[in-house]
Amino acid sequence: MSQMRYSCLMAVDRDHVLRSAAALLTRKSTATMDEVAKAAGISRATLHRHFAGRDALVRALEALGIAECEAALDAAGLDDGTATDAVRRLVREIEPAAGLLAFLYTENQLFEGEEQNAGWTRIDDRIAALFRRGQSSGEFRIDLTPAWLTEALYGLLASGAWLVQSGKGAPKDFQHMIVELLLGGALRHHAPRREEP
Amino acid sequence: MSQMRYSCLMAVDRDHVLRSAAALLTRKSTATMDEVAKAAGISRATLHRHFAGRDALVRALEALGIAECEAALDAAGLDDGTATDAVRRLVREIEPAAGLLAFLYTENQLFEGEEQNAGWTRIDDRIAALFRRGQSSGEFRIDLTPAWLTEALYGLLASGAWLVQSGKGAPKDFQHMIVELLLGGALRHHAPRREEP
DNA sequence: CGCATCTGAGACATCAATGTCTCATCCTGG
DNA sequence: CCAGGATGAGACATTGATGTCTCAGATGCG
Repeated sequence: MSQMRYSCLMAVDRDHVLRSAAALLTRKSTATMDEVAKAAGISRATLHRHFAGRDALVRALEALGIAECEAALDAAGLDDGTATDAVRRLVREIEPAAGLLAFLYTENQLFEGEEQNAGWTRIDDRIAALFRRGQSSGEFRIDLTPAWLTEALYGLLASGAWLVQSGKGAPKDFQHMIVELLLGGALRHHAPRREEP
Repeated sequence: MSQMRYSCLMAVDRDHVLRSAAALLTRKSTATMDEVAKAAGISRATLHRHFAGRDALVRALEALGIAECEAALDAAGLDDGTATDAVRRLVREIEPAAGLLAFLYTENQLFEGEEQNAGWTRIDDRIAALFRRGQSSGEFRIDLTPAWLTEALYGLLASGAWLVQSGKGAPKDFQHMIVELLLGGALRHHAPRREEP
């Protein structure tokens, strides 16, 4: 009874704490538990009541990032229309999570261990499948592997988030920057493509 | 006299320690001073005789990364020939330093403070100038800013280093992967470029 | 109001990494 | 051979973050 109400309230607060932590750690990845607590407007004691420790907090953020990522993948409808358009939709849907993903991307702790969260593998596979579909349909070039295109997308998302974060780029350009570079590259299409000896 | 011999020997050893540390921290960025010392084949005491502390070590690695980067920029001859070819040469020259750069790129400690090493600004400016030259010559599209192309290059270098590191990509493909994606993008050039509403 | 629960503040112990120091040993040039 | 500098091993104190605990006050609800 009161137990149920308890868990409900906790869930709400927990989500708020999680998002505050994500916002802070995105800017300052070395922030201390004190700072995380202050950023969420709670005390360190309460923070520990939600997350057993820093490790648990990071793991929870990882789960949040995976969930948002998979939600973006679902919302983008990767199997619909051309792969090109699907990539555009994917980047647009994933943009709100880009900052969090950039943080997780640099949190090597998550990947140094033996087993990493299976969620990343699922996401990798879905994105790689999208690029593979584009290659099969003839839209994408085949000399760049799906694994590389996937990894490159992560890198560009992180770079884009960082550029916006630092004020050297406008948030409104985020999708355009990433999609255009990823799909079209820096060259103008009529430009001569000279090989180097 | 013996002071001179001293500093000479130290310089050699120091460089060896620095490169060992770079190799280790590239793989495990949270490595402890003990591990760094063991990786270099020296004791922790000797490590401290070379670098006052972890912070000094990271700063030295930063200086090394900047030096290697600027050396690559020099070797690439960014002002010669087409900007396209200059980018190819740049990526080729910078490849050996990519792992170290990826480590420094995620070492937020270096950028969170007030003043960051002016070397990065110099490097940013030189690379951005290259992209700007390519835009002026008509080689590169102008809707992607030089600042973004520069940041994207860093991101792709880090992604490429990570892909090779994890064994999901071959070292021999490094230059090709990065240059082709950065310049040409994922689309085949004759593919239709549809806009999304 | 009275009870239960949650919270904030802070004290406290713990723990890992770090920085410092000493001393025995090794090596090398003279 | 021998003296001086460099090294390795380890003891030791320090430090900063972390995890745990207590207790008083706030909040909410019947």
